[in-house]
Amino acid sequence: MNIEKARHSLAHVLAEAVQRLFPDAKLGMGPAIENGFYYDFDTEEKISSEDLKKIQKEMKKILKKKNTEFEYIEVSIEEAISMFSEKKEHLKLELIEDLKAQGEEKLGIFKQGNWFDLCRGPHVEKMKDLPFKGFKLDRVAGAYWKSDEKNKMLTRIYGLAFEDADKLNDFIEKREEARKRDHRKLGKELEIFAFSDLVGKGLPLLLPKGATLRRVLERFIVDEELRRGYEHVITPVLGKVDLYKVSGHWDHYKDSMYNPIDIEGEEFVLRPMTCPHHFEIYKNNQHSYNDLPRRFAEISSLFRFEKSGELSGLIRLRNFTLADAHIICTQQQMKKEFKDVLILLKYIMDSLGISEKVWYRASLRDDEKGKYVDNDEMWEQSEKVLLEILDELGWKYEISRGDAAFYGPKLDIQIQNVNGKDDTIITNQIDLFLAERFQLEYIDSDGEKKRPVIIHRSSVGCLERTMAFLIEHYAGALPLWLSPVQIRLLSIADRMNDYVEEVYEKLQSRGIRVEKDIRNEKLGKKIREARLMRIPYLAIVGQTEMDNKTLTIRNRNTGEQKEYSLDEFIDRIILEENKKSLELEL
RNA sequence: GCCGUCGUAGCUCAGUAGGUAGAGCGCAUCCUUGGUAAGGAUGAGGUCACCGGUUCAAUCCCGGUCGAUGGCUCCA
Repeated sequence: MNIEKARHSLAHVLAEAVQRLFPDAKLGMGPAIENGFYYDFDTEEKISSEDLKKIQKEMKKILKKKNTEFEYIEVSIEEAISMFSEKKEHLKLELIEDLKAQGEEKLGIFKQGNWFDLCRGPHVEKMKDLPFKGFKLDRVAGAYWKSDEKNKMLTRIYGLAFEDADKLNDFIEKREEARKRDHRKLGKELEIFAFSDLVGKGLPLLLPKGATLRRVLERFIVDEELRRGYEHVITPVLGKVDLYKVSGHWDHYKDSMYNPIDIEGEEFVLRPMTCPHHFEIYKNNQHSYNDLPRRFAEISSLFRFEKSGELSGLIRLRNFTLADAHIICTQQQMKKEFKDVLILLKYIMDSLGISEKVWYRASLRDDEKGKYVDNDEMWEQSEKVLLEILDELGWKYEISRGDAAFYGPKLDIQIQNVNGKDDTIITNQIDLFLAERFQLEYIDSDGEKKRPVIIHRSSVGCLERTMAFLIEHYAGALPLWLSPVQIRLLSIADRMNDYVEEVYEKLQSRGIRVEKDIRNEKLGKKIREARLMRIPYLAIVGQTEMDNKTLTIRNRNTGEQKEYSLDEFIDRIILEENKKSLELEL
């Protein structure tokens, strides 16, 4: 079975079924997609998810006429117009006009019985070629006509479709499994973060364990950056509107910024970016070419306006924390600097254990006017350099037009979330534009003032988003070095409490993240609860351990246990942490 | 923001074809001091998201608001 054809054909069957049940529904577009198909309808009568069963039944009725053919005919533009006028299919008529404008003369129509649709195909031959039990209507959603927010919202019905019932059920099961790793679910269960209606949506509260995870990432990256010649700075979350007028954000990025705040007659905004602040740091003094590159880094709290429907757990927020930096260097240094950034990123991905999961995307501009700064020469040059660097490193990447920043092309690192959607985890840009806007300069060897170039880059990305992906990637079972709690001490009976306390203090004093459970409960219960919290190592303390001054260590992943002297355990734990091992080694 | 769905105890959820609610976990107290995924008993805890409307009566029906969620748009 050609599943693509089947999915596309099922979309037509769906459309016919909907029009039988909702005669006023007009046709939009209905393609095959990954895992299934959809069809968009313009309808006054509301179609709700309650109606899906009914529609699916109607589809099965159509499918039962097994010998109905999908018949292809070619018609002239005029014939097509008259056919769809008769059915009052205004959206199809609009498509016909578009095709006409593109110079098409003949149009394809697919007929199934008396019902027909404008379509170039391909389709299966007959109804009996479709998987009667391999499809299922999935959900109702809204979708803008021609994907444009300014257009009318249509009702889209999504269906899943596979070769047979087994494959369909397999997919549904896998999807449910994946959702168990959802960082929003695990974040709650593992006490990582919460939201409060009173604080506001998109504004996360990091609970103690979440704050710990963030601090671990933060310390990791700050230390690493300092080792690699970055200078960490701290700048305010507010800045004058004028600052963003100079940077061009006010023109190109205003829709993503919050309304200005009036302070004694001056207008301030919450910052969506740190770049302008860092440029002002650069301008604090004069620079010689000998001083470049300067690499200003900051763990920066940013505020971006997201429409309420776009918010999603820790992945899309209104306030988040970017591990940000701006490298200001000469033209000649740019390539090396950008390569060094990529090498750092590779190291980070390796350390976090997600190298295998991410892919690279070169985001270039498209031809949409007004979206980017108007300077063709600059764009051509920076896009060329970006691709050169990637080719020189030999990294595989895909090109995405239209995803560039307004001031330059990006190299994005992409990752897939638990719902199968792609997100950017890290982004870097080459910027030949803002140095001019901010009048950044350095004195070159010939004594002349020159413009530096700027690399915008992130390292561990947005801490909150990165945390979300780590939680999903590891299903909550983080490696030791990232775990908010590394060890939990489990006592067997009250008389061990003093020894537990002694061990607890000793581990804590060595910087190990430790918890103790000395409740009056059975060991089995304590183990169960600690396992649900995905704690890497459980240290069981009973009479034997107390007498021998040891701990029995139970490994989260294997369930195996070994007895260690306290000192040996501490040494080995610290070793494992320092190695940033992705496996539990004890 | 828009279209669909959802909102009952701290958490996970049941329930009422309209007569002001229930379980398990958690919490408190007590018994138990138990060696590898839930020991037992008792008890506290809810303006059924919020605001209006219909009704003798609303957690349930209707309208609005807020929040969450699957899409669309957007995006780190």
